[in-house]
Amino acid sequence: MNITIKDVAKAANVSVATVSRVLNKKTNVSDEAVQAVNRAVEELGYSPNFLGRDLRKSETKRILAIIASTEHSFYSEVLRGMQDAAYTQGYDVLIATTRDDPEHEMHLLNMLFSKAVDGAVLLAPKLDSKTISELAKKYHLAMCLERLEGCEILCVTIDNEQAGYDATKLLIGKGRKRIGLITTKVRSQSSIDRENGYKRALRDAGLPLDEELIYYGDYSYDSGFKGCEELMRLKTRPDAVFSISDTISIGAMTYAIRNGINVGKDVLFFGFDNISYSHMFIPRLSTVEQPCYLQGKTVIERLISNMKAEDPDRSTIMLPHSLILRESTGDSTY
Amino acid sequence: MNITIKDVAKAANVSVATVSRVLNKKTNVSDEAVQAVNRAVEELGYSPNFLGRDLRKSETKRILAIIASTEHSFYSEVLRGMQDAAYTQGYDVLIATTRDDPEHEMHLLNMLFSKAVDGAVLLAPKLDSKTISELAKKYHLAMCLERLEGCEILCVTIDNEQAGYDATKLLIGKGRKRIGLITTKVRSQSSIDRENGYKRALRDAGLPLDEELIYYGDYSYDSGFKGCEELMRLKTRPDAVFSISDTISIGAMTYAIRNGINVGKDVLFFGFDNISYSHMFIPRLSTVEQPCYLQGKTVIERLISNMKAEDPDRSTIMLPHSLILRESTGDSTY
DNA sequence: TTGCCTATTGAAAACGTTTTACTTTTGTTG
DNA sequence: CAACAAAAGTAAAACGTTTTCAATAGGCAA
Repeated sequence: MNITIKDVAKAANVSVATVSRVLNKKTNVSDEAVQAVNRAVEELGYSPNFLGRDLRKSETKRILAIIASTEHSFYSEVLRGMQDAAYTQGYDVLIATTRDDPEHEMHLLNMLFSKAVDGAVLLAPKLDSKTISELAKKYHLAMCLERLEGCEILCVTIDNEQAGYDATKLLIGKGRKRIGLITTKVRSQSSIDRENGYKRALRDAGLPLDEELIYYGDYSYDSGFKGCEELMRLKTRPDAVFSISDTISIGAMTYAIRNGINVGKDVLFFGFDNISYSHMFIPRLSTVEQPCYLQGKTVIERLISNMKAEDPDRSTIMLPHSLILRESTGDSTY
Repeated sequence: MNITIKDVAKAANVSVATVSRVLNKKTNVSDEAVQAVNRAVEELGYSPNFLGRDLRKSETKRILAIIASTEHSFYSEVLRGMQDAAYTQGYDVLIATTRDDPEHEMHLLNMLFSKAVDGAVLLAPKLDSKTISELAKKYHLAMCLERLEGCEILCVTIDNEQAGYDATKLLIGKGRKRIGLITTKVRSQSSIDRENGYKRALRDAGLPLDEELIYYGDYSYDSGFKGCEELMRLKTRPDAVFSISDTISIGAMTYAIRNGINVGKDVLFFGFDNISYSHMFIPRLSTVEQPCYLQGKTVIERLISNMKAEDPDRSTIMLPHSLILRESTGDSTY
C-alpha cells in the first residue's frame, strides 16, 4: 500500500542506502544515481516517512508552542516571531492550546517527554513553578511572556512591574490623584507584577494606597465593564483607571462612555498589550506595548541554541516595553 | 542516556513485551508483573517514545489544523470545537499557520504525507481546488469554514451566498435603497459567495446593481475605513454598508463616526462573523453569526469517521447561520 | 501418571528510516 | 602495468516501540 524507500530503491536499481543519501543530499553518490533516484521518487510519488526518520535521528525539527487559547489575537505576533526564528533554522512551530487546564498542559508536554517534538515553549503556564523548574532540567523547555517566581528556566518576557509603574506614573504626571486599578483575581505573575508596579508608583508619588480602588475580576471585557461600574460608584470617583489588559480596559471605557463620562478628560484610561482593537476603539486607547514579535523570536533563538549547548541557559531575559499615548489619556497622537 | 522500554524491562525483571502489554493495558498479564512494571516506570521516570510507537502502529492520534494565522480570534471557537471532538476520541489537535503562503501550506501538508499526523483540516486554503482535490484522494484531508469550487473533499461550512443574501435583504427590509458592499480583492470563495448573495438580494428586490457601490480592499480594519471613505464620497451616498467581515465593518463604522455620520440611522452597517469585538464596539455591530464551534466539531467527527471507513465521505456540509441585530442597524437588542 | 487446556511469558520480527562498516569500482600516479 | 587512493556502492545494524508466534508453567480431569 504505502511506498517506502525500498520501493524507490528497487525502481531506481540502487540500494536503500543510496536512496537515503540522495534524499539527504549527501556526497559520494554519482550523478546517474541521483537522477535515477529522483526519477523513481517522482514516478512513485514517494515521500519519506518522518516517523522512521525522526526515530533514527532522534530529532524531529519541531517545536511546540503551548498557549491558553487562540482567542487573544495578542499571541499572534509572538507566534510569528517564533516561527520566523524557527523557520530560518529549519524548525517548524506547532501550536497547541491548554484551555487553562493544568492537566491538559501536562498532557501536551507529554509530546516533549516522548520525543514527538524537540522542544516546547510555555506562553501561559498553569502548572506551578516547582513542577516546571523540574521539567526544565530534563527537557528543552522555555517560557515566554509570562515568568514564574523562582522558576529556573529560560524565560523571555518584559519587566511587567516596571511597565505597571510607568503607566501609573504617566497618569500621575497628568495630575491624577485617585487612580483605579482593574486586575484579575487569578494571580498570574504578570498581573501581580503590574499591580506591584502600580502600587510602587503611588508610593513614590506620595499618594495614598486605597484598596477600594482596586477591582479584582477576570481577563474579560465584561469584567472591565463591571469593574469600572464599581469604581464609578465610589463616594469619590477615580479620575483615572489603569487596567492590566486592553480587553478589560475597553470594557471599562465602554461603561464610562455609556454613562456619560468624558473619557480622556474626566477620567483617563490606560490599558496593556496594545492589541489591534485598542486603536480601533473610539476613543483610541492608551496602552503599554510589549515587543511581541521580538519576544517570540528571542525565545526560539535561545531555545534552539540551548538544544545544541551542553550547558543550557536558564536565565530570564527582559525586553523593553513602551507606552503608547492615545485619546483615552487625552493625547491626540495616533 | 535515555530510558527506554528495555531499561524498564530489566528493572522489572520481565521481558520488553510484558512492559509493553502493561503500558497498553492489555490483559494476559499477571498482577505481580503489572506492579513490578509500574514500579519500575515510576522509579526510572520512564515515558515511552512516541516515535517508536507511532512508527510501529503507523498512527499518531494527532490531527493538524492549518490556519492562516492566529490573528483572527474568530478561529478560536472553531478550534475549540475541533479539539473537543478530537479529544473525546483520543486524538490531539495541533495547529500550524500558513501565513497566507501556498508554499508554506504545502510544506505543512508534508506532515500529513509523511505520517507525522493522521489527518489535516484546512481552514483557509491558499492552494488551488485541483491540487487539494488530488490530495484529498490520497490522504485524510478536510476543509472547514471555506469551501472551494469543484473541490472533492470533505468540507464543513455555511451557505455564505445565502448569508450574504439574508444580510442584504434585511437592510433592504429596513427601507435602504443604496447599499454599499465592502469586500476583498483577493477572491476567497466565501467572499465571492457573500458578494453573490448581496447581488441576488438586490436583483430580487428590483434594485439596480451599481458597481460604484462595491469596494474591493483586504480583510483589515484600515481597508474598511478606506472603503467607507470612498463610498461616502460618491455623489449619492449609500444608506447602508454590508462588509464581508466584522473587522472591515468596524473600520467602516469608525470612518463614519469620525465624520459625523449617524450610524444606525443615516447609514446602517452590517458585518460578518460575530467576532467578540463586534459587540464591544460602540455602537454595537449587527452581523452574521456562523456556528463556529459546531463547524469545528463536525469536521473532526467526520474526518475521524473517514479515517476508519473504507469509503470516505467527500461531501460538503452546510450548517445554518443566523443574523444578529444590534445598534448599527438601529436595533437595540443586545 | 498422563494428557490437555489456559493463562502468562518471552524471543524475535516488523515498522521506515539513517548510518556504520565494509566491498567494489574507478582513476591516478610512479 | 602495478599499486594505491578515492569514489561509489552495499548489507546490515540501529533507533524504540508493538505484535506475532511459540514456549512454558500451572491446573485439572481422566
